[in-house]
Amino acid sequence: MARRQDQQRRSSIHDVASRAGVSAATVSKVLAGVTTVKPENAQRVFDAVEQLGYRVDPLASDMRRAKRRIIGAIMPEFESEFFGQMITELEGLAEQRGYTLVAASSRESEAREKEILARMHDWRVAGVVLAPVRNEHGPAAEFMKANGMTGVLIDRVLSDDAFDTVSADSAAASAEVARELIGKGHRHILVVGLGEQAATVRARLDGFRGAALKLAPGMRIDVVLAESDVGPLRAQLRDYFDACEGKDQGEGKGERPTAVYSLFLKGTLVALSEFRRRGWHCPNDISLVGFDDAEWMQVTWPAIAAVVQPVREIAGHAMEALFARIEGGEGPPQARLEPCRVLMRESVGSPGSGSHSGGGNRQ
Amino acid sequence: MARRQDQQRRSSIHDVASRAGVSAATVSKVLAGVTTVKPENAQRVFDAVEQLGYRVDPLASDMRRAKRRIIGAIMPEFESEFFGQMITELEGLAEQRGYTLVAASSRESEAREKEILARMHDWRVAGVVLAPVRNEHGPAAEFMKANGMTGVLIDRVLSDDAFDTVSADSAAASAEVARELIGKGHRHILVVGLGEQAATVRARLDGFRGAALKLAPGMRIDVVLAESDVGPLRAQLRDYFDACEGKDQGEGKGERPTAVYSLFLKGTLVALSEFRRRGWHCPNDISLVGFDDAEWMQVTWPAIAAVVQPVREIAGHAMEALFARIEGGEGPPQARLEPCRVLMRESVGSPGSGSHSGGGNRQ
DNA sequence: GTGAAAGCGCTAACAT
DNA sequence: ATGTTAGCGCTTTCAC
Repeated sequence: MARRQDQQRRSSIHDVASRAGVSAATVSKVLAGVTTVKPENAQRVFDAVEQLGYRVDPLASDMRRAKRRIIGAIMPEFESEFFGQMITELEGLAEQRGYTLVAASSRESEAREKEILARMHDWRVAGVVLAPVRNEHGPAAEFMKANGMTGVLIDRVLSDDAFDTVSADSAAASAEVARELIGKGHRHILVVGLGEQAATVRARLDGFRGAALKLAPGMRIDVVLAESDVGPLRAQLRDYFDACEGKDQGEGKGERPTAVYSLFLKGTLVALSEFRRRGWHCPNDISLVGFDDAEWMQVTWPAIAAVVQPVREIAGHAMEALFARIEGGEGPPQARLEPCRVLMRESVGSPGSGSHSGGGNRQ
Repeated sequence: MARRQDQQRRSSIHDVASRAGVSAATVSKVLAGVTTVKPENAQRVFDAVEQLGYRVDPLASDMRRAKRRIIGAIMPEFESEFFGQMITELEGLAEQRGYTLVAASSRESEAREKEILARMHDWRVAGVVLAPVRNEHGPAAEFMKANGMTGVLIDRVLSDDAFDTVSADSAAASAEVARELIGKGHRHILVVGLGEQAATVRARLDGFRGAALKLAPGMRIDVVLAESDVGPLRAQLRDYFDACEGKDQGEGKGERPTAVYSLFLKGTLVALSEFRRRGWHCPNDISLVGFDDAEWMQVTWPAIAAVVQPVREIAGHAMEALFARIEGGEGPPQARLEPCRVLMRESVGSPGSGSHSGGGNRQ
């Protein structure tokens, strides 16, 4: 058994240099791919590198360069599939370009977001991919601006006058959801959202409402917006449905909406949970569509309809934009919108087609 | 509008020094909390720091020190709640100690795992938290050993002769699952696992089987192990159930297991998916328990019973062990097991209590 | 073509 | 109590 995990000294560029019989400067050049080195010497360097198992210390290297080859990524959380995939994609893309990604979670706190950003600034990161907690006007983006940091804003943003932005085309997707639901005959729909995420909620709500009212002008759209957290939403939703039920005593089917469109993932969970509590089943008792897809949504019974965000595209274009800026790209900030896919699954049906007390939708 | 995102030069320790009328060394001492500095000078330093908005460059600082205040974390993936939470916890704990966490996903590939580790070694990280793809005997752990790196192994590990390990007590949890299922009357249970994750699958399987056969010696336990990926599991499960159905033609209820215990999250999803395909509902047609909990499991209908891993405890003890080693802690490697909670939810019932063709379990 | 020298921003000995 | 010196490991002029 090893006595201890001894950190043996790694060979430095000077070790390579002396072994190859050249100077450290030459080694540096060879490794940087400079072609003006005599082939013979280059070979000796490669051999020495091989023999010593030498690898450049990226930090020491960055120390001397102007910009450090580090990208910072700040996400509101890591627990959801969306941001998990996002980080995975960003990491891969950064790596492809020889950069290291340092990821941090703001845990849905703007204060923490700014702190992390300050730390990344200390690290002199070359650029930052920021998925802000609220929107592009938060203190974090402000900090970036004030300190001349290079960055891209993603997800909960629309556009900005200082940074490029990349996000899902929430409005278009929501319009499609509206078309689908109205096509199925729904004329009374509840939309559930989180007020804090101002930028995207507005876009999604407006996109939905615009399309819906155009197709069915007289229809009713109710909105329940949680202020700042998901906790209260649960109660708000309960109250909302209680009020609905109150209005139609003795009729058996009244002012209750026939479909719910949740503008964010946690809202979908809360809605499902509330349906459970009331013993309502999708799609017979009520239909449900959620913004944001998740793997489990296709294996539950019924499968949950969802808007799928193009994670790869968002990550890809964010990194493209970021590196363009890092490499000195000029020009006004671009606001990109990536199209979503809407997956209509079993949780959506036509109103009145199922019995209010009947069993679930079966094969 | 800002012309461009100009990277204004940040003030260095020398700027602070000259502004405070002292040397850089003194500034360094003051900031490091050395008490032998004249209070008056210390105050001047603090003032200068304040005025210039000076912050230490952590990289330059680490450059000079022996060890770098960076912790590397390597997870098999970031898309699941478990690893997402794990990264969040680890990041917070590292930050608490003034370290930065660099996280990377091995994407379930041992080759990538080793590559990442090599890169972290280049970075001279102070320590690594590695959640290996397979087990503690993979090439990554080998690499760590060979290079004298400091590290802790978590999750898919049992114990190691070179590194501390921290993982969920899979065996105990599985034994509890066995007790619960047998208590409900199940005597024919299918266990679904992923062969690749040798360490934990063994522990979970043995824990389950041991407890089950002790309580109900004559019971039948079938096992379906996917080799290396989740894809094949789908087909294997289908074949397995096809075989079951074949045997009991004309009887209506035969050799089909009455419960399924999935040893990992994806297996639970695949099982649910297969039940869907066959039109089986939990718990009337079959019961289901999965290792690994997820938020959605409590809002679906029925809610899915699951083993909850103690993420915070695992992360906490992993970091504790890691920092103990970083600070020179000696002694043989410790293998820690953290107890899980088993949440029996609606997906588990008693065999035969529901009609095979009836509706779902309702309030 | 190649190497010597000068640092990137910081800290730890060693003087004073 | 403080400053001077000497680097950490690397890259980059700039002479040769």
